[in-house]
Amino acid sequence: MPDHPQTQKEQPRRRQARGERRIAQLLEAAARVFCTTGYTAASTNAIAREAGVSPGTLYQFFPNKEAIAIELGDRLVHEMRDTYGEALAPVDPATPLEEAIGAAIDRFMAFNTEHPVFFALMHGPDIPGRMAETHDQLHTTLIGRIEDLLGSLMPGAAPADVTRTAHICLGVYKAGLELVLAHEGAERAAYVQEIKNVLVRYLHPLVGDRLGRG
Amino acid sequence: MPDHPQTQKEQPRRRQARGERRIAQLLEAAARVFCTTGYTAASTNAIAREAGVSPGTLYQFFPNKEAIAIELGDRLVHEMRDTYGEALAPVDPATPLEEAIGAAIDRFMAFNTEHPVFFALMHGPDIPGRMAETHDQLHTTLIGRIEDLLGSLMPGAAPADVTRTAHICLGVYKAGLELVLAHEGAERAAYVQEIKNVLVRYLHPLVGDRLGRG
Amino acid sequence: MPDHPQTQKEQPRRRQARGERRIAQLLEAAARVFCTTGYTAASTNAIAREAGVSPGTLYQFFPNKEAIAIELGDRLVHEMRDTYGEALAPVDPATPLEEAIGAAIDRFMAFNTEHPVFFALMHGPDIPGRMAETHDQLHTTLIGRIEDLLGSLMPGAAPADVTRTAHICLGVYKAGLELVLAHEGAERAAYVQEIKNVLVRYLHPLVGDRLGRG
Amino acid sequence: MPDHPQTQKEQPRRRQARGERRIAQLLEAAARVFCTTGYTAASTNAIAREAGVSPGTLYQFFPNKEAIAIELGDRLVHEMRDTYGEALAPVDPATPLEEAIGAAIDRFMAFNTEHPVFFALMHGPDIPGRMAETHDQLHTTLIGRIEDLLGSLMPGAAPADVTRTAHICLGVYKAGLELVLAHEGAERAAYVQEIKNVLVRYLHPLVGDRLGRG
DNA sequence: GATGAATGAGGATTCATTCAT
DNA sequence: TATGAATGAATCCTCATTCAT
Repeated sequence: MPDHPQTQKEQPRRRQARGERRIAQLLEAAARVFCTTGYTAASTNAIAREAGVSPGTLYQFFPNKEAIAIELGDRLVHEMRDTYGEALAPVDPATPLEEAIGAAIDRFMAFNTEHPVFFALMHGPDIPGRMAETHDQLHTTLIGRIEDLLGSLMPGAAPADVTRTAHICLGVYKAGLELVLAHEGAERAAYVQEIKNVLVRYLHPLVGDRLGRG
Repeated sequence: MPDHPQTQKEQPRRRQARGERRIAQLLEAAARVFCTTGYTAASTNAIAREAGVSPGTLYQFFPNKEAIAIELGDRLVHEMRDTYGEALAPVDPATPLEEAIGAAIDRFMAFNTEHPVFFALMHGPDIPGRMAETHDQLHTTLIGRIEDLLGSLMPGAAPADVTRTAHICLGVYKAGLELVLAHEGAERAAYVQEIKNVLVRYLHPLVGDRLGRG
Repeated sequence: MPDHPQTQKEQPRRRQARGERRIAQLLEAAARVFCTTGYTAASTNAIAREAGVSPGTLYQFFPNKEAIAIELGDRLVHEMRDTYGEALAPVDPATPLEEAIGAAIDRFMAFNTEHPVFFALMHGPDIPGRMAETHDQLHTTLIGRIEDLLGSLMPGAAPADVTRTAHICLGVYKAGLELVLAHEGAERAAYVQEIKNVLVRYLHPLVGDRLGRG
Repeated sequence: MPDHPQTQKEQPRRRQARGERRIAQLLEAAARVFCTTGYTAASTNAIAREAGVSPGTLYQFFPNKEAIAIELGDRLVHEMRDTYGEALAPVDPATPLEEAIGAAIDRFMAFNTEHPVFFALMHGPDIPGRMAETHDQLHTTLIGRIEDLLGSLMPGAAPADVTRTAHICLGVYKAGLELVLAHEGAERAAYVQEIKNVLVRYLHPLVGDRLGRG
């Protein structure tokens, strides 16, 4: 289990409490700024200002903007894990697909609504294939978790197929999330439902007979 | 009759042939730069450089970066229309859904593969709901065309539902496009197929009985 | 009597009628732009646009921005002369000073109110002593005319004193004009009156006994 | 107690000594550039260059050119106050008007000769009525001080009249300053004397009997 | 650790002027 | 003549990052 800041080697093993507080403070500020302006347009100076510290202080803890986003993503993933358990969703084979996916989406959506930064961090690359490290890391993690989930749903499938399906699912989810966040109230709920529909119907034929509803 | 308008109103400028050529040249350069660096990171200076002209020349034809993107999107949409006709896809009620969607996706994908800028221009907003005008315009156009298509497929549906469905479809398509463009060869083909699967299965229950398979 | 465009030598002696019209058109446009944005901020492109011609056309008639202003000033001075006669004001020795100055100011003010460009062109230099050619020319002309007027009022005075007094008078007038143009209605009238007061009281002791009121 | 304000509110930045020095340095450079090229033509890059720092440094301390001018004007006003006391001139009712004004002008002139930037900052607007904030601020301050002075000289006058008179006086002074700075030696002195004459004679009838000469 | 100063290349945009057509 | 295209240096300003204190 590699420790969070992958980018800079040889960081003093245990950070001081004050340092941890600073880091948290900076990450919260970064989250706010990312949400407000988007990742690309966010400036490190703005983050420092938002955190109430000087730019120099920021760079004492993070080597660059990317690292902030990575750490932020990391922590979000951890929090998600802490909240929802190791697997994205428990996959009791008896659970109907609809229910399983519905629950998973609900959890994800709840999490994303509570942590709107997530969207900014997941936001796809400007150029297909070339992802910023930030997104890459978060992306890889998410794909892994979805693969885990799908693996248990598609027991016989080839790994490549599972991976591809995972990518599709994540893509659909991200696209849906954008739509959900862009709406409110009943319309938002309707979009959530549509995402579920898309995924359920897409996965239906892929997951063997277990999804038998009745 | 050379009118001499005293006010600063923008009159339909008479352009010279050279100007038209320059515009085409600039748009091509912009397309290349947008593809290389993404829309946000693209700089007007870089576009001018790529086009082999001075920054001033660029601004003789476009008031800013946004305008370039809008014009580029406009031209692409027109070209798409010229190539594939007014409706996104001909909707002969006899055509099975699978075939109709398959054809539509194939066309779209062909177009997008041939014009990779499209991806850069369609790329969603960094902040949900807040779209740059560029994307907004292109987005609106695309949504409209999908609504047209869906309208004929879902005759009884409420307009709001059609709109929502259109957004979902476009979202899925964009997500899929990103994946398609990120891969090559067989894997790319596999992704294309998956997109089709997603959409067909999603729309299946929505389009009445006409989608009768056999 | 050197013809107007001093800057470029060897212009075809007689300009075509079309050319004259163009020049008038350009000068009117320039006047409008100078009034709107001030001389410094006015761009030749803006003037051309306002005149409804291309930049190239503008440069066919004027070698640069300065020349436009100079010609404009020249024409204004000529018009002023045409309207009010060679001397700034007729100096009937019998006329009381108050009346003479009052009349002169009224004329000037009327002219300046009718031709607001005048202010823009008269506007002092940004750096004391270093005047743009434009203003220099206009300034010199005006000073000359005021000297003429003062000469008849201060018969025994040394030329240097007359010149100095002329500068003071013009300075006061310009300052006053700014205030007058910045106000309207009764307040404007009050400012006009104050300018008269300033000048009358200033000149009173200088102009011998003739100004005896009665 | 280093407060860490999360919002982007501008808190009173704690400046370091170095920063204060830089600010002084920049203001001096700005003064030099304003004197050389005038306010409008002065560029922030030129100021930074003159100060021997990079453009970025300038913007660390001032958000734009205007702010530099405002701060510069502010400091000058303060220095003036420190040097000459709160009232523009002490108005002992026993002092003859001539003396009072003579002293005031001498002080002002001395100050302006020593700080030639003042002229650049006071320089009127290119378009009557529309003043840059810089000048507006400085102007308002000066008008206020002149009003104070005049108020004691014209006890019975209506406020509007005092204000108008103050504007006239300032206008005359500015016009005179331009002339004074444009000349040297005896001629300069002569111009100073003329300004005094203008103002004394203008104010004479306005200030009751106190101005009794003998 | 923390601060704020410093950097300087690079961003979008403008403009007086020239030139080919 | 007239046009509009072309120029390119100059404008203001930003930002990730480093450094002295």
